[in-house]
Amino acid sequence: MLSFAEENYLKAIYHLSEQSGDSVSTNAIAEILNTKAASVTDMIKRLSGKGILSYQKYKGVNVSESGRKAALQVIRKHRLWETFLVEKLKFNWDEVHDVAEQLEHIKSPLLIKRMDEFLGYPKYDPHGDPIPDEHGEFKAKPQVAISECEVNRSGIVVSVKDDSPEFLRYLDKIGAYLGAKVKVLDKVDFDGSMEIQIDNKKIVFISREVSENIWIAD
Amino acid sequence: MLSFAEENYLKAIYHLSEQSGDSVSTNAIAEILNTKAASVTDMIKRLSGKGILSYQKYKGVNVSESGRKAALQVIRKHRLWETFLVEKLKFNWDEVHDVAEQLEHIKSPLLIKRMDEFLGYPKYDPHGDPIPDEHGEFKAKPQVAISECEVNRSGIVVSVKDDSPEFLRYLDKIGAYLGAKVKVLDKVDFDGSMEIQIDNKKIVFISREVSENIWIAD
DNA sequence: AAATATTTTTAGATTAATCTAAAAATGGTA
DNA sequence: TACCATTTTTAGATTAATCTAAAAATATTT
Repeated sequence: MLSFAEENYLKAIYHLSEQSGDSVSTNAIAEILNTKAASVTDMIKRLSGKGILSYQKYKGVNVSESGRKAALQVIRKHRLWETFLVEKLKFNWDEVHDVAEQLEHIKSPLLIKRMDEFLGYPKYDPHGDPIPDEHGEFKAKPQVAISECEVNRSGIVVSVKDDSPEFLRYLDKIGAYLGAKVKVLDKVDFDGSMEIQIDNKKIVFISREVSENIWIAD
Repeated sequence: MLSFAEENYLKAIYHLSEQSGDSVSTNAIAEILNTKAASVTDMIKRLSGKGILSYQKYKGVNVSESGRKAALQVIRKHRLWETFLVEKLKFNWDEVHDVAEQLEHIKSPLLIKRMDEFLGYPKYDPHGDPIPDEHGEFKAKPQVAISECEVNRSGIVVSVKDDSPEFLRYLDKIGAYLGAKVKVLDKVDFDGSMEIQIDNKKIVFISREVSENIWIAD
């Protein structure tokens, strides 16, 4: 049985190794978890000892098969809780993270089984991320750039392809956060610019360049 | 902000001091929490330092006003979660305790506010115990143990003082659910056992130990 | 390849929460 | 009151999780 801290490390390392495809460095983990490299070294030794990670000094870590399974169960719980908070308790998408971060560590297989049932076996969480099933199986949602969408198509912002500070500042300004609901209101064939509505409120015009960099899913 | 362990001590001490009316002894706390007296001494020093308990060496502890408030908020969360588990997730009442014991420590005022709303502001949990409101106010139902009842007295099961899974399973078996109507048919002075009728149907014999743990109200 | 910079690990501390064993205080009774 | 049993506290360890500072290994750059 993993502790809260162990589960948090495992989850972070799993996400990092999915992103990079390669083994994960001590510093990368320390940065994500807001902790120090020395603490990470201690923890990855412990998790290696439990067979959850494989690790060689100075060479970074990889998630083992049993680690992958355990990580997916934590992710499953996290995303089910987020779904519950948004769908049943009317949380906004930006209010759920910290609470789900706590709830994901609750140990009760029955609770998760019943919650899944209660929510109608959702396949995706409010951010459009897939919810692994009890065996760890999941399928990512097909994503599409806003530039490729028809008028009236709506979806949730799930990815941003440009991460320059300028672009992120611009997204911040128009409110097109990850998880925001976006609807295409109009499309200008001439230059590919678009009129979109964000979170059922603000209406903004975005250039083709911007619309190619914001990706949405249902 | 209190840790999980601190909240568990506080809750146990609050319950003990409600029962006895008096200050609570180190040994009593150790027994309830399945820990050692030395550990209790350490913890009550810590909680005294935080102003949650008042404590003099060798004299036992009392819960301060701020401690009482904090304890009632933990109890509020526990009972709201139990209500949620039974009403929404179809848990049996013998399955809720361990999970609620974990969930009660989740820190999120918004979560509790929304959960309360979602459940329709319940005043009593599935065991008949009152749920304190956000200010710690609550009102107990006047209750009496079946063991104290005269022959022919009848009432509704409103509370169960032992919440071990074994006991709750037994109650399930004889049909003595919360809300069940119970009537005392006969009393054996010799050993305190009783013959009772449940929901105007089944007639069962219960031991003194059982009759002391089932409480009814009119 | 040597020097320098960066990353990672080790060594040694700290805090929370627990324990065992021993010492101290309290309370009841002969 | 003095003794004895019980309760409570202290002293000293242990484990998990963290830190800082220094040492060791790896990577980069001249």
